[in-house]
Amino acid sequence: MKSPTRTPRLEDVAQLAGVSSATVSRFVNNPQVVAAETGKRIRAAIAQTGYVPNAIAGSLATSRSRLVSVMIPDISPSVFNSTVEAMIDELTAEGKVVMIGLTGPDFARLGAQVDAALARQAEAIILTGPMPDEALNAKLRARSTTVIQTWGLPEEPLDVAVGFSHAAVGEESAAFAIRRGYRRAHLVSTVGLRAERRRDGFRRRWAEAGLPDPTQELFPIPLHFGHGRAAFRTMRRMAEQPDLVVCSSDWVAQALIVEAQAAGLRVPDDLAVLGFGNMAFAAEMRPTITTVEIDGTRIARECAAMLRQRALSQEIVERRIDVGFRLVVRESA
Amino acid sequence: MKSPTRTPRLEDVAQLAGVSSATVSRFVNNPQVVAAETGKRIRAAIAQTGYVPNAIAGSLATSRSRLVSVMIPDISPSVFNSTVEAMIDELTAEGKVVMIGLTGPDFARLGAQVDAALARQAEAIILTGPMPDEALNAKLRARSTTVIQTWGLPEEPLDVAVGFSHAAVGEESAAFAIRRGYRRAHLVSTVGLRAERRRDGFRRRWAEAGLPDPTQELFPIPLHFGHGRAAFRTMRRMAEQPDLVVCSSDWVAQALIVEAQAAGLRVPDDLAVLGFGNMAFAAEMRPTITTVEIDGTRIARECAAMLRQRALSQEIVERRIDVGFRLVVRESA
DNA sequence: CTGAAAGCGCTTACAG
DNA sequence: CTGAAAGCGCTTACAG
Repeated sequence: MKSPTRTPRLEDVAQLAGVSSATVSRFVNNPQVVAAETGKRIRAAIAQTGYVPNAIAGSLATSRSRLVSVMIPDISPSVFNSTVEAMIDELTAEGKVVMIGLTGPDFARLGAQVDAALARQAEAIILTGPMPDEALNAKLRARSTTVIQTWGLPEEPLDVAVGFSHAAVGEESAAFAIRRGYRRAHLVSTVGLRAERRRDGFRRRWAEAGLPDPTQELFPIPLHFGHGRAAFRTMRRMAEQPDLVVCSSDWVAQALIVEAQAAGLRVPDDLAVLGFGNMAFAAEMRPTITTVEIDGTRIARECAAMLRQRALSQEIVERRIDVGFRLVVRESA
Repeated sequence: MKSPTRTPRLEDVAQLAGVSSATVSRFVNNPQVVAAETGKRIRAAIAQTGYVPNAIAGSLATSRSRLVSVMIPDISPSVFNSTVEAMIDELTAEGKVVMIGLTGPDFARLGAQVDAALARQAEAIILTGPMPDEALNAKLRARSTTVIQTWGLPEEPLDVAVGFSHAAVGEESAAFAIRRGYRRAHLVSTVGLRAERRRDGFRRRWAEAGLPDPTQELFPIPLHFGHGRAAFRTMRRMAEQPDLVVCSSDWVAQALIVEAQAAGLRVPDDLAVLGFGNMAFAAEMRPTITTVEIDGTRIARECAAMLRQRALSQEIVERRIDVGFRLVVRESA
C-alpha cells in the first residue's frame, strides 16, 4: 500500500530549516560552504522530511546526467560479464548511474539503444560491440557525449578506446601452441571481425613455423556450450584428427572437453583444448582449462579514468589504451 | 575528436519548421494530433538537425522518469542473470530505462542503492534481495515509487511481490528424492533466510517419510564452484556417506559431480546430485544435472505487467503473484 | 489543429 | 555566508 504523501522538495526542507532553497542546495552538494550552525538545522530538516534530492531536476539544471550507457550483446553466460560488473562498480562509486543497453547478439538494436542513451543525455556511451555503421558514427561524432570503444582496439577510434589486440591474442596463442609441440590445429570460433582477427593472427604465426594450415569451423554469435558439442562431432568426421582445438570461448572449450572425455580421449594428451575468456569455472574443471584472460576490471578502471579526464579538461592524452591480455596456462593444453 | 556543436533543442526544430515548440513536442509524443502537413515539415527539421529529445527535461516536466531500478547482489555467474536480462528486455520494450544496482553479495550497499534510485526518481524498485531493514522499509513506504519484491515471495509484501515459495521448492525436492528411493540426504546451501526456508521445507517432508534427518553444510553467499569442492571434502570425512546431495546452486552441483567422478564415484548410482537454478550448462554436462528451474522471463513479464497496472490505476489487484517453479529431472539424480 | 505561458525541482552567477 | 532570480528543456492545460 503506497501512501500518497507528497515527495519532499528542496523548498520543503528550506522552510523547515528557515533558510532559502539555494542554501539547502549548497549544503547538499557542498556542505563546507554553509555555516556550521545553518548546516545543523538543514541536516535536521532533511532527516525529518526524508528528503532525497531529485537528480532529474539536478541534471537538467547542470546539464550533467551522470548517466553512462554500456552496450553489450547480452548478459547470461557472457564473457562481458565481469567487465560489466566492474564498470557498474567503478562508475557507481563516482556517483554515476550505469544504464545497460542490450543490443542483441547480432547488435541489431544498437542504433535504438544509442538513441535511448542520447535521449537521456548519457555523458558517455561505452560500446563493447563492433564498430557502429556510418550513420551512427556521424550521429555520435556530432555530439559531445564521450564514446568509448572497448574490448576490440580499433586503429582509429571514433573517440577513445580501451582494449586489446585480437590479432595479438591469435599470435600469442599460436606461439604457445608451437612451443608445446602441437602441429594440427583446429579453430572453433565465430563469424565477425573480432574472431577473424584472432584467427588471422593465429594463422600468420602458424604459417611462419611452417605448420599446415589450421582447419576451422565458424558459428554465429553468441557461442555457447552446444556449439562445442557440434564442433566435436564435426571434428571427429575430419580425415585427419587435430591435436589441438582453439576455441573462441571457455564454454565451447569445456563442452569439447566433456565430449572428448566421453569419447574416450584424454585431454590434453590425445586432444588439447585452448579456451578464451578465463571464466570462473575454467580454473575449476577437470582438467582445468588453459585460456586467455582479459582483465575486465582494468578495462573498467581505464574507462572511468578517461571519463574523469574528459570531465576535467576535454583533453584526453591517450586516445587508445591497450590493456593487453594474459595466457593462463593450465591443464587442458 | 568531439565537435562541440550545440545539441539541438526542441526550439531549434520548431524554428526550422516554422511552428511553436509546443507543436513539435506534440508531434514527437503523439504524431496523430498534429496536422499531416505540419508533421511533414517537423519530421524534416528533426532529420536535418539530428534532434534527439532530452529525456531529462521530459521527465522533469511530466514527473515520470521511466527509470526502473533492479537490485541484485552481483552479475557474474549468477542465478539472477536470465531474470535480469528478461527485465531489461521487457522494460526497455516499454520505453523504460533499467538501472541495475549491485548491492554486493551480502546486500551491504542496498540502502545506498535505494537512495540512488529514489534520487533519480525511479518509478519502480525491484528487489531480488532479502527484505530491507525497518528504516528502509519506512522510507520506501512513504514514497509513491512502486516496490516489487521478486524471487522470494513474502507473506506480507512491502508493496507487491512476484516470486515463488522457497519452502515449496524444498518440499517438492524432498518428495522427488523420496520417490527415487534416496535415504541419506546431505544439504549444501547458504546462510540466509531463503536457503533456510528451502532446507526447512526439505526437512519437513523428509521427516514425514520417516527418513533420518539430513546432514548439512552452509556457506556464505554467493555460492560458487569452489564451495562444491569444499563440500565434497567435508562429505567424504563424514561417518556415513550420503546417497544424495542437494545443492543451492548448479555451480555447486557441477563441482560436486566433477569431484565425485574424480574420486571414482558414479553419479547418480553412487552419489546423486540435485542442483538449483537450471543454468544453461546444467543441460549440457555429463551427466546432465537434475535441478530446479525458476522462470526468470515469467517473473520479468509479471513485473512489467504490474507496472502497467500501477500506471493505469494505482490499484493492483493481486499483490502477490506466485510463478511457481519446475523440477527438471535429468541424469544426476 | 496550434500557440503563449506556466511549471517541473533543481543550480549557480550575481549581489550583498 | 546567504538570498533572489534566471535558466536548464521539456509538457500540457487553457485559449483560440
